[in-house]
Amino acid sequence: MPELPEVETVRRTVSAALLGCRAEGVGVATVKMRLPLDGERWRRLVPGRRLEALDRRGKYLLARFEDTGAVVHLGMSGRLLVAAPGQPVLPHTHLVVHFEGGRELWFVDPRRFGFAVVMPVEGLKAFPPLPELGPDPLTGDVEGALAAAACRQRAPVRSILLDQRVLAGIGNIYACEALFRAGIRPQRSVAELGARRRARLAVAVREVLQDALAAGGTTLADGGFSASDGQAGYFAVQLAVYGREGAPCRRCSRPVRRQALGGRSAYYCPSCQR
DNA sequence: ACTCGCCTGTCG
DNA sequence: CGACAGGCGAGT
Repeated sequence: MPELPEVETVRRTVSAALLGCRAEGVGVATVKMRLPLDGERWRRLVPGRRLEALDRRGKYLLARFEDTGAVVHLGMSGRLLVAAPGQPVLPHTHLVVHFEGGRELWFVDPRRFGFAVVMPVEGLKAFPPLPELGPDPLTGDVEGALAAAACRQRAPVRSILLDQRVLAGIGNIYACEALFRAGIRPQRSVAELGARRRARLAVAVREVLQDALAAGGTTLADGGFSASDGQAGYFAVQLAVYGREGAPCRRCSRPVRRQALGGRSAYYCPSCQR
């Protein structure tokens, strides 16, 4: 589910609701996650501390509870929801942080590809793979990152965009959408693009992420994503190719094609994208 | 540079 | 029932 615009939307809504609030207790339903959800550590390191900061690196959320740090990744189906006291928890709620005043922060993740880990705050920056992540496409040098990748990479450009060490935060939806906006086929290699089309792609990446963020992210038909206040994102209506196999291209009306690339579906318009 | 596995859920 | 799903990392 969550790529940069969705994670940033979550960061903003959780921050608005809980920044400065003191955690009073933690509830953990122990299940096997991608990384173990260690209830004992959460109960030892978080209660009694105020949530002082909630930052984002790519798709990772970094929380600071005074001298305690936490890293949350939402995987494919993870959500962070702010709930009123006593609200019945959703299925697959693995972690509940109780804040002063009664509000709760839920970590819900049906598929359990996400994780939520705590550590002393000094350990946050070094937590793998955070040090390896590339620049943030909203604030960093997208053009430079793509140019650097062009020197050494012969992989399809879609794979380059998904590589979090090149740029941090792009997933399959926005990789496909950025390539459509740039008029580039997903299977092209960055090396063969040339500086001009590379620059066009850099612009497209930034624009599609900004547009999606402005819309509050993409909530697909299954409703699997929402901001932490439950608000759906409405970028889905603007998707040009993602999930639209066989549907008419919004620009030229010819059918959108889907092709497996590196094990994941690439959606593109064979006529608008070369 | 691809394939698979990790999980649950939904859709055809 | 199989195919597929916003991610990622360990294997080839």
